[in-house]
Amino acid sequence: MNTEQFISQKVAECAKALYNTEGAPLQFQKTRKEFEGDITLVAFPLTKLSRKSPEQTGTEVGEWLKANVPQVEAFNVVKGFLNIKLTKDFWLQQLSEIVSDKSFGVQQKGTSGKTVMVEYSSPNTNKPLHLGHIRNNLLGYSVAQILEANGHNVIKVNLVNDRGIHICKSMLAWKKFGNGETPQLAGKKGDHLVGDYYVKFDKLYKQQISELMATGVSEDDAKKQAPAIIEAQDMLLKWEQGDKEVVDLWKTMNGWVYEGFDVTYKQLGVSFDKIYYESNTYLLGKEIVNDGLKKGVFFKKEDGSVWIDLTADGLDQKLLLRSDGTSVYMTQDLGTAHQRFEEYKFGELIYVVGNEQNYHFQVLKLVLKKLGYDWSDYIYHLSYGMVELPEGKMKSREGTVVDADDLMEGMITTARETSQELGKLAGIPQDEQQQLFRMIGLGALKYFILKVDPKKTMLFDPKESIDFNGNTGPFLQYTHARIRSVLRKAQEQNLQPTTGTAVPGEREVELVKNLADFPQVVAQAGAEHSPALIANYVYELTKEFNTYYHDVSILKEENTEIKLQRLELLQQIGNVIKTATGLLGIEVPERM
RNA sequence: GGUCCGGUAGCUCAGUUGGAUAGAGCAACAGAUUUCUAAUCUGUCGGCCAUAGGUUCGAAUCCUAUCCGGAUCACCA
Repeated sequence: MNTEQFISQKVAECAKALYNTEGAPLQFQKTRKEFEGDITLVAFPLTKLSRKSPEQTGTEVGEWLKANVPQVEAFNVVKGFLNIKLTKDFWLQQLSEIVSDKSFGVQQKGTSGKTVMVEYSSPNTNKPLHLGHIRNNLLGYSVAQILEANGHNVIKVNLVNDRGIHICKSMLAWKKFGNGETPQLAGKKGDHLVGDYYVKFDKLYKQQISELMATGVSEDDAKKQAPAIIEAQDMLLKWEQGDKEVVDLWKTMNGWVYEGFDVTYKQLGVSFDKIYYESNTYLLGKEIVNDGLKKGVFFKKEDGSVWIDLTADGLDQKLLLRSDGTSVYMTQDLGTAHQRFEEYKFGELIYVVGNEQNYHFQVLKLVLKKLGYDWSDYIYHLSYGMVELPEGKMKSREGTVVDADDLMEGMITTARETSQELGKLAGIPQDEQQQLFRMIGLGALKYFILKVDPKKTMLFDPKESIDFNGNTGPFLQYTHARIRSVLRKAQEQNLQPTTGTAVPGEREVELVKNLADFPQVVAQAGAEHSPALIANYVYELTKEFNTYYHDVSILKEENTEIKLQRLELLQQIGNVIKTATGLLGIEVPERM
């Protein structure tokens, strides 16, 4: 039981005794540092029951608690805030509960009985992953970890957009200029190679457009008439007809891309339980549309296209099926959602997709609801904002994309350079050093991105992101390494951490308080799909610990009982840092 | 133009269901070291919480309007 639950129960008893009411409005908050106490009751809401001033009410409740609850050591009332101080024994008890819980703060996967599907990443196969995908992948993976820690049965899925005109563009350029080039021959990752041909297509296409415009053709017409685009469209048609040559090339080039993606995903540390390919799902959903037509939820225009009118809901009319009977994006998403629900009966379906698709998901949910699918309420669009760079906005159209592989490599390099400048890690073997540089570089990147509220547009500065001071991933990693180092030394001296019965000091109580919050933070982060909550929590804990560590000795402490108790506390803090950063997908080293 | 999201220190960001004097980090400045790992810690400086009204014991937080920035409103995905 956490502190708030405990004290809340006691105050409820108090309210019953004093005011003879059940379900009194109780509002708690952490006691601010400038006041004495551990937890604070806001007295204002209770004044309606007590019919007294906030100060009098607070005092009244405080006196009752002090008289009736042995764990309450003292209280004070400041301007209608009742600050309650709990006994050291209470905190000692909390610590021993934390210690006895082997997987403190984390539920075992599947114990909640709820199935949650998280779709994230969802790349196109015509170019490598970029900075925007990094935010997507980190968010998706972390949210999945957090939900799993809440005991849900989490299924991570990736929906790969492997078909369409964009792939045909790469394929066409490869046919024109490739001369049989392969990733092996070029010595290049497959996704990068295919991306290069996409760029080549774009160059050719633009050149043809300007040539046409020079002969007096309008820009719009030129875009439609350029031979390159006509060829690409022709290729798409052939693909849909199952033309063997086109399909074979498509398979080959997509294969290259997947090999490349696998490397990137592995480096990022993300994974999937199931991968869906759009080439298999793009025809889904037509039955649902027909069903909607029968029910009269949708309507057909003269040209045969199918629409839904959402103007009554403040939205527009939305196309669901083209006049030629083919699917659009929405049709497909209706189909996959339906298929997934039939298959898994999920209690929640989370789409990690950029905020440029907010409207799409609003419509998706609404359409499903109008069709009578109750589970449309289980859909949650985890929307995130763009990642900007100091030099300007990161948009693929503007050609300033930061490639995901390059970025990660750059982070690792910076970690290496900084370590060497500071003369760290000298006594550590080469291969372990390599591992550490990777851990630090990626930890910096992940923490920097995940600590920001997803829906906000954020600024990522590669130069400043590896700052080993302050609110950063490396700071957490370093703190963990120090804790482990002290514990190793203790082990050498045959010291076994234990909670014991020594009365903890104020500093220790402060840390136990922080630790005891962890399960609640995990629960809240799960409910709000928010890795940022975890990040903020673990940073606060780490900071608190660092000040403590700086001026309290542990191994030099002469009282053995206190020493062992501090070691125990140390161990638990290390464990929580490791667990919490794990929820963010950040690895934490034993030494660095 | 309609809809959605954002605007908090010079910079990057926190700020719980409305709660006490709005917080961190970076940067700047001033300190602390024979370390249990100083990649650390302490202190100072820094604010019309975009603006104006409203709701109430109490507003960065809720409501209304306005300003600024972004996204979106395709027979693209």
